[in-house]
Amino acid sequence: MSLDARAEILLKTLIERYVAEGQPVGSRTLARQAGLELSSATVRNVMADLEELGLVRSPHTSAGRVPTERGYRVFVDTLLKVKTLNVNELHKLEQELHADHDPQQMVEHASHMLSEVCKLAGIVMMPRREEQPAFRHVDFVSLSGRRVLVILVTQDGQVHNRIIQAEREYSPAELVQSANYFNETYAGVSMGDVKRALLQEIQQASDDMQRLMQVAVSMTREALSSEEQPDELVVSGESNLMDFPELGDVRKLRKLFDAFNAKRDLLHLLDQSMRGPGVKIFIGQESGYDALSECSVVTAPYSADGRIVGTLGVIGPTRMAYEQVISIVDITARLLGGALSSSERPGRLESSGGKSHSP
Amino acid sequence: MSLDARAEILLKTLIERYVAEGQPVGSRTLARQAGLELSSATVRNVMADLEELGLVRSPHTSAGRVPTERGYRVFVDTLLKVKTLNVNELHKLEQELHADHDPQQMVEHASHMLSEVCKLAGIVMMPRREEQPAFRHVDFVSLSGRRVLVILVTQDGQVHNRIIQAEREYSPAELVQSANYFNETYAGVSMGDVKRALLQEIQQASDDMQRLMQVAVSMTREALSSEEQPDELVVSGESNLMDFPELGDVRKLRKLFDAFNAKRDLLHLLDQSMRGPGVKIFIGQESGYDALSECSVVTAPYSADGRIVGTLGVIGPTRMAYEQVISIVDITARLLGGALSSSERPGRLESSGGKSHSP
DNA sequence: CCTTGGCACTCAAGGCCGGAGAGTGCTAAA
DNA sequence: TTTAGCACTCTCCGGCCTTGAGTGCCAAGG
Repeated sequence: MSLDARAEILLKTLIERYVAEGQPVGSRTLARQAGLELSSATVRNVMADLEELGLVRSPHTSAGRVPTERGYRVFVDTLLKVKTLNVNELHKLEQELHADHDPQQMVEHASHMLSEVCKLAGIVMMPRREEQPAFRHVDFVSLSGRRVLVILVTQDGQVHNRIIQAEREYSPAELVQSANYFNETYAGVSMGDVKRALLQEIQQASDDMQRLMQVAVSMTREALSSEEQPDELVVSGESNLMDFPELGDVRKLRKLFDAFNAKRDLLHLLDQSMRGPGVKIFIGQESGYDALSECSVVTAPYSADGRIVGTLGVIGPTRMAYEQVISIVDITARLLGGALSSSERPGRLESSGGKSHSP
Repeated sequence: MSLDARAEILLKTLIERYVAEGQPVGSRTLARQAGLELSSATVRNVMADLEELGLVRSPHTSAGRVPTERGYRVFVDTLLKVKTLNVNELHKLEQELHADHDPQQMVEHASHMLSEVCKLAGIVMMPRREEQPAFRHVDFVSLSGRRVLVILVTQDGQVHNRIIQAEREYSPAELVQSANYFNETYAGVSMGDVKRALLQEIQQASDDMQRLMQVAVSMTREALSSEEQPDELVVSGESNLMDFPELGDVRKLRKLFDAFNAKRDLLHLLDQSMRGPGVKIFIGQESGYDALSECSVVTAPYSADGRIVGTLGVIGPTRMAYEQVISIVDITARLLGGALSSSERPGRLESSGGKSHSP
């Protein structure tokens, strides 16, 4: 079913035009636009072939043609020339994403950036520390009464905090001591091991070794127990999608926004994109989720310190400017990865040669 | 311009009906619904009066009547009987909003709750520590290389954290010592005073008293300097608004969502509601913001430890079930306030007698 | 004086028609 | 294989009519 060169050019031109204008494109327009010396009649013949191959279709008898999902697929896989960003744009993005904030903020930043630059919805997964993250530091701060603020820092620099109710009131000195003991004993140990060790210690401690340690143990255990990862997904710029006439139907829009809020399906989708490097593209129904049936999702995993820790991307109507979006997603993933890595070396970003796609 | 009893009943019935159905209500329907023994013709006469007073209007000659903003105003101010929640609902809300999370999470929870219960957009301001919050605790954690994680706890239990690049590498011991010095010296001092004191110390320290302290000073100062209050406003359930046909126009919707994202105007509006206690209601144009011109905003301030620290509320179309929304907003404000207060005493929640409104 | 029934009037919504415009498929000629 | 030409098929849009809901006003009745 390979297309001849002429058909390819016409399909490519058609998609570019349709992406730009949003309206079915007719044979006459296409004949003029494609730069080939062809009459509209010839173009019509080619279009009939493309239609038979399922790459384009007409909304109705006398409208022009629009790409089908398969058409986009072919375009993305074989015809599209990824548009590299020019230096100015690149610098701008680099400046946007500084490394000196905590991961939560950087992720939000990246999401916002994606949505602004692409004029689509941006979507970034929180970095996921694959294995049990190692323990780095804990701190107990006494609030009023028996309420104690537990601050827990993991090896990757994430800060968790939680307020717990202690069984009795503790003096600041007690709290400082127990925290110190903890930090000296367990620094660098994986959370799983810390937990196991705690279980042992609490037994010994129970025959009264030190009340302090018991406090520390139970507190930290409680803080650890809530394996909360509150908002694993940051979505922004949803309202950009309202500018697209193909999503003008409020019910479709509602479905989409609900999907953004539920997040579960999206997370699942992004999860798939974590396996293996490179930009991945889900066009229309390919994603397998009803709410996304008229949308495309372009994602790329990002890594910190050489290991893939999350994915990010954009969501928009199938009619989107893939050439540009792909490289923006690609770059953003690298930038975010660099900013999250502990050794900072933004360095030069080369364009990634290969691109891989979903089945 | 006082209305006689009959006119009041009719206006009230009309609004209730319109809120429920969303369509102009005609004289016949109204005559039947109101429970008065009146013919439709009489109702028509009354409606003509109400129209002259600017409380109702007809979209066109032969449609029924719909309330105007002034109509809603009168309804809300004098006719409406606030519907108190029944015990079940109250318990449910109480359970939803536990006190044992950090403020950020509780605020998000409250916002989500508001939107779910009212089926409108929920909106909660982050608690604002009016005066410079007092310093409580600081902690320095060494990350890789010269990167140092600064954790800062304020008197109200908020945890701020930030990664900074130190001028040189510091040993963990150095960091612990300087943090200890800090915590002992400045616990309970207001941030402003801490800053001033730091300025002095840095001068003394510069003739080499202790390098450590210099480190601590500059670090804390840097952490303080970013007076970031990242997301002062939490909005949720926006997509609930898409179910209202009066907001079915995508452009209006877009304006509204942009306003949610921009947050500036909303914050300003909520600010107004902080002055003085009680539920406040902005109907339509009263808010003064174009994007909200077809919406109403119901807000209530919430207090922690006896001082007003923020506001929360809901946003929806002017056609909303004020009777219920008002009490839900009221209750939620109390619950959130209680949960944020350091002494926990959820206690019994009485219905607030008075209600005050915007000009 | 207020209320009520009756009647004419108005307007939006929806269905139907017909012309204009855009674009196609097909055929026959180059 | 390409092209020009022609008939055909849609959608879109405006105009027209019908229907149904609801009003305003008036005159009669309490």
